[in-house]
Amino acid sequence: MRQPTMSDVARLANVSQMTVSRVMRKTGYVSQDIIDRVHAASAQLGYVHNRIAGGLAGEKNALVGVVLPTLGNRVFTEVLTGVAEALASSGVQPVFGVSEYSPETEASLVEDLLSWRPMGLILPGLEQAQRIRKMVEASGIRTAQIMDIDGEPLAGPHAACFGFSQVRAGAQMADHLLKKGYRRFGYVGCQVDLDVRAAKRRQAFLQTVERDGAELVAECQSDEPSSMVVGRTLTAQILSDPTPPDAIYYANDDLASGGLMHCIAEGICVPDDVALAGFNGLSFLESMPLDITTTRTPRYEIGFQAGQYVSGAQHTDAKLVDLGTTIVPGQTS
Amino acid sequence: MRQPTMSDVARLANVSQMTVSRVMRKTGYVSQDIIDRVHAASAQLGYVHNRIAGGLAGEKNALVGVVLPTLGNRVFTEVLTGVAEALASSGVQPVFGVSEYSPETEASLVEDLLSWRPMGLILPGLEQAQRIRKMVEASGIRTAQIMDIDGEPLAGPHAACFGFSQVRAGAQMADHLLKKGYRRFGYVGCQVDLDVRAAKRRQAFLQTVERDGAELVAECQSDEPSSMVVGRTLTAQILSDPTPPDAIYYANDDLASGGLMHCIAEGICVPDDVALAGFNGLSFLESMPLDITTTRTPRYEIGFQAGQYVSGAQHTDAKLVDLGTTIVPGQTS
DNA sequence: ATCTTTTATGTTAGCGCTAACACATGACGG
DNA sequence: CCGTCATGTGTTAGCGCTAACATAAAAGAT
Repeated sequence: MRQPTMSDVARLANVSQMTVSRVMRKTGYVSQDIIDRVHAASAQLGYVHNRIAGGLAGEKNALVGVVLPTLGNRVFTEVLTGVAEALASSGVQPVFGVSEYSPETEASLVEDLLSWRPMGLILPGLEQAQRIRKMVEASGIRTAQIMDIDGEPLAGPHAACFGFSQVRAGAQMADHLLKKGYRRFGYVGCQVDLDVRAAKRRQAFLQTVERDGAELVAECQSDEPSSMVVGRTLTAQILSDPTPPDAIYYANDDLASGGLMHCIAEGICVPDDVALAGFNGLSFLESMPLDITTTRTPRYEIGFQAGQYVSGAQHTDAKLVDLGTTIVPGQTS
Repeated sequence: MRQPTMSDVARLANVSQMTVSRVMRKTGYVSQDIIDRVHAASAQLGYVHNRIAGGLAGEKNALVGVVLPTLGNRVFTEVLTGVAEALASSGVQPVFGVSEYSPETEASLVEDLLSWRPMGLILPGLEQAQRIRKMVEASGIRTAQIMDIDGEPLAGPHAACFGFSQVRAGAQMADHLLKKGYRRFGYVGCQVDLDVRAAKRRQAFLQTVERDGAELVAECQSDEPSSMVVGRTLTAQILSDPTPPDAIYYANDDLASGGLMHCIAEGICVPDDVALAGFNGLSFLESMPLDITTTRTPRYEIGFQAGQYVSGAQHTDAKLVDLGTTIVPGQTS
C-alpha cells in the first residue's frame, strides 16, 4: 500500500531508476522511446515525484519561505499574489507563516521555515531581531526584505531589499497636503507600536508638517487591527472635537475609507469640511463616491520582484531596490 | 562552509548523533545534563534542524498543501488565516498555490504540492478534476475540501468537507427577500463560469424566486475578477434600465458595496428605491452608511477546522461538516 | 538478593532520490 | 581506419536524518 517510487516505475518500464530520474527532471540524454515508456509506466502506477528525497540528494529545494505580518491587510495579500505569480512560472512553492506583527513569532517562524532548507526567504521590513539576522546570514540562502528600504539591510551577497521609502512617503503626503493649504492636521492609526512602517510614515509626516509651522491638532489610535470599522469609529472621535482638523492622515486606506463612511453618514463634506488622506492606493477607493487622497504603493510589484529574486529568476546588484510611490490626489483635494 | 549537521553538533557535545536527534525532537529519554550540552553545542554552531532529511527518514512531513482560487477575495485570505492559526500551534507549515479558478492550474498545483509529501491537503470546493481526485485518493493523505458541501466528497477514510450549503444559502436569501416583499430581482456577478459556488447560489436563488412567482428582471455579469469597482459599474448598468429591479442579489459583498457606492453617489435610496443583498458578511459592511443585507459565512472557522483536521489535531467521523450560514438583514430591508 | 521495570545511551539500516562517474554506442572528420 | 565527439544508459555512493533494535545502568518490587 506504500506510494510508488522511481524504482517501481523503472522496473515497469524496464529501465534503470536513474533513467526515470532523468525523464522526470528532463535533464541529460534520454531517447524518445524510453521517455514515452517511462511516462506510461509512471501514469499507470500513479507515481508522484518525491521532492523530499530529491532535496536531500542534492537538488535545491524548490521552496521559498515567506513571512507576512498579517493577512488581514489587503496590502500583504497583494504582495503574496505577486510572490505566488513570480514563483508559479518556475515551479517553486511558497511556504509561509504569519507573524501577527510579533517579533518572537517571526523569529520562530524563520527558524521553522529555514528547517525546510528553502532556496529563498522573503521577510517583511528591515527590523528583524538580531537572532533572525544571524540565522539568515549564516544559512547563505537568498533573502529578500520587502516593503521598506529605510534601514540597514541584511549583510551578505545573497540579500536584497524591495520596497520604497516609508519616510519619504510620509513626508511626500505632508508636502502635498501643505501645498493644498491645509494647516491643521489629524492622524489616525492602529497598532502603532507594532506596525513599524506606519510609525515611520507618521513620524516623517509630523516632522514635515511642523517644519512648515503647521501642526498636528489631534491624533486617534486604536490597538485593534486596522479595518474600515475602526477607521469610522476613530474618525467620529477625532471629528467630535470642537476644533477639528481640516485634514486627516490615516495609516492606511482601510482606515481612511472608514473615515469617509463616517463623513457620508454625518453629511460632512469631503474635502471641504475635512480632507482625508490614506495610504496604499487600494483599488476599491476608486469606487468611493467621494475622493480620498492616497499614496499608491507598488505592492504586487514588490512581491513579484522579491519572488523572482529569491527563486533565482532575477539578479540584482543593488542591495536596495526602490520601487517608488506616487501621490494620488483626490478629485478636488 | 556547509551547513552544520546533527553529527557536527553530536561531535561537539560529545554524544552520539542519535542523542542529538532525540534532544531536537524532545522524544525518548535524555538526561538533563546532555540536553543542555546539546543545546549549547547546537547554538554555538548555529544548527538548524533539517526537516527534509527528517521527512525522508520516516517522520511525517509537517507540511500542509493549500490550494486557493484567488487571494483577491478577502474570503479566502480569511480562510487562510484560519488555516495558518490552526497549523501554527502544531508547528506545521502551509505550502500553498493559487489556481486563479483554473482547473488545469489546480491540477498541476495539486501534483506539485503532493510532491512535497505533505501530511495533508486543503482544496477549495468539491469539483476537482477526475485526475486530481485519483491522485489525492491514491496518496492516502488527509484531505479537506472546503467552502462547499453540495456534492460528492472525496472517497476514502482520510477525507472530509468543511463548509456550508451554497444552494441553501442562495435559497435562503431569496426567501428572505421575498418575505420582505420584493418581487422584481436583479443579479450581479463576476466570472460566473469560473466561480462554481457563486453559480450554485445564483441557481438556487433563481429557482426559489421563480417558484414564488416572482422574477429575475435583470442580470449583469462581468468577466473581470470581482471588486467594488466592478460592482459599482455593473450596478450603474442594471439600474439604468427604465424599469429597474427592486432588489439586487450580488455574488458577494465586494460587488454589493460597490453597488451601494453607486447608490450613494446617485442619491438612490437604499433599501427604499432598491435593496442590496451581498454574500459573506465581511466586517467592513458594518462601516457602511447604508445597510446591505448579506449572508454571514464562517470563513475563518472553515479554515481553522480544515487546518486542524488535516494536521491531525481533530478527528471527524462526518464526511460533511456543515458550518452553516446566517442571514444578516440590513437595518431596514 | 533477584527479577522486573524504567531510564539513558548507542548502533545499524535504510528512506528515495541525485551527482558523479563509467561505459557503451554510433557519427564524423581527417 | 582510427581518434574524437555527441548521445544514450547504467552503477556507485551518499545526502542527513529517524525507526527499530540493541545495551546497560539505576531504581523498584518481591
